[in-house]
Amino acid sequence: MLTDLKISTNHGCGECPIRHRAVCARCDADELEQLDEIKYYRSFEAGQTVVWAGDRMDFVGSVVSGVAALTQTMEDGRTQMVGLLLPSDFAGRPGRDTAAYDVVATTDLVMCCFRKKPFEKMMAETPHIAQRLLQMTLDELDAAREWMLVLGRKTAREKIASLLVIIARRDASLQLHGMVGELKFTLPLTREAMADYLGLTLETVSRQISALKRDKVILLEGKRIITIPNFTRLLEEAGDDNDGGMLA
Amino acid sequence: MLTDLKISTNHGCGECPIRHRAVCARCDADELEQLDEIKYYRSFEAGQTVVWAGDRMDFVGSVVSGVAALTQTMEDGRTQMVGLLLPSDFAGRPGRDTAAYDVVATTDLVMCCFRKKPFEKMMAETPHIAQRLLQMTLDELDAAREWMLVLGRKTAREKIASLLVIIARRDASLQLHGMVGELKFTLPLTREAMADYLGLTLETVSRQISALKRDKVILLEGKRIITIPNFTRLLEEAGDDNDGGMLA
DNA sequence: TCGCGCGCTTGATCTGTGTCAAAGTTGAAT
DNA sequence: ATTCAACTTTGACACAGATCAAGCGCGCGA
Repeated sequence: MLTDLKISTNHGCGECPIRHRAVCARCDADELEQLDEIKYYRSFEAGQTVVWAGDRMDFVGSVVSGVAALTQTMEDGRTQMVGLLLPSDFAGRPGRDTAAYDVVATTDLVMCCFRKKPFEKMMAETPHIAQRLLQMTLDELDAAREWMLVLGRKTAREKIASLLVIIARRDASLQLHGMVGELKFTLPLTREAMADYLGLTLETVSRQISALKRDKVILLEGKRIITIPNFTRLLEEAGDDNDGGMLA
Repeated sequence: MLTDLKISTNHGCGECPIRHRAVCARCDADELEQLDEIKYYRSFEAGQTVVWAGDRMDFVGSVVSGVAALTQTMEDGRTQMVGLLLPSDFAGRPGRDTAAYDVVATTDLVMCCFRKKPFEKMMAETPHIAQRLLQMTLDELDAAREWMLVLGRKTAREKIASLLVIIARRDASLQLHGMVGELKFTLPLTREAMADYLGLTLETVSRQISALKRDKVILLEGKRIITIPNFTRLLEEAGDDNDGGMLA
């Protein structure tokens, strides 16, 4: 059974992580078999680069476990993370043959990959897949645009809070009990990676995390394990009130 | 003949603006007729809101003439433009029924619209359209991510230069002679709209435009008509060197 | 057990951009 | 022609976050 790639249409939702990106449709056995034939796995260690911007990228795939970052770099070295790939997220560009950004493993990483050619052939034959991919891409676009607001208009403190909200929402261990009560999760990013995502320096990230700790918005065990005693409070800190009911 | 919406597959490229988004495929007469039946036009005056974020949006469409902005606003009034819709750009979210952002006409605007229901029905029946829409959405995603680098890591001067590059590239009057020689175009945005797009204040926008004028990177006639004597120079100012050959 | 290095924190200072304020320009309506 | 409002420019000053610099702490290999 092919559950690694959420492009595939899963039969019955038991195996779909309850994420807003995972919209399930009817199961088509032939389709699954076809996908199974061309899929394979790749593993990466933390810090390894999966592909370089501009390089040929002859596969598409999704994250099985771990975290990857999409980053863009200017010649003088300034870098901006433009996407964070958590488990079940899709990477790749059907129809293009080069990567637009660097893809870097920020933790140990396993990806489920498909050679691009056969994948595209399947896409042409199976309308479902293009439609599913369109929905996923629209979600990505929404996320990117939400992040534009973060980058363009939020203060450093709001930026940190916004990042914590995103990670808390997506952390697998939290999917079950929803966003109520005490939430605890592990930050899958270094302070530097956070800075690159937020358009800040790592010093500012560090200071703001200290400030949020001081103000009891978050609790820290070590440097990476975070507890959110009051998620609503965190949302306020993110400037993200009217939240479309994602709280429940 | 349906040329307003570049979703439709045009037969022969004579009528396609030579834009990177306009990838032409085979023409399908039935398809065009179907689209024609459900399309209609809407006009807006500069400043009018096309849809409000969160409102029901029961159409999709594309810009025929004029410019529209997608904007997000926080409760305290901070706003960020998250997309700029120039002629031939697509707006709308097949599969969703509410708008994610405000859509505002920044100039007088004409849109070519399709009621969403029949459009979605067609999409389900005509694989071509979903695939075409996927390509367009991937382009949008690339543009949004490029903009994340602008917002997160560029200086005010680089931001202004980056915006001018984008507008110069897309300005219809320039499509013919490419990006060489003197380029002249009209800014379709107020200083405030530019500020909202760039994550700056309007004062900073004004100062940086004055500085670019002083340094002869741009020439101004009035406040809106801009001449670029040397496009390569502008690219350098944007921090956008290695440019993937878009110069030719 | 020690020491070394990497990731992180904290402090002092600097600077780019925001804020507040005033005045200039332009085009459209009277 | 005059006036008015919207848009823009410019100046003075303030401040959030960057930069430069030092030191901490924890895990890992010797």
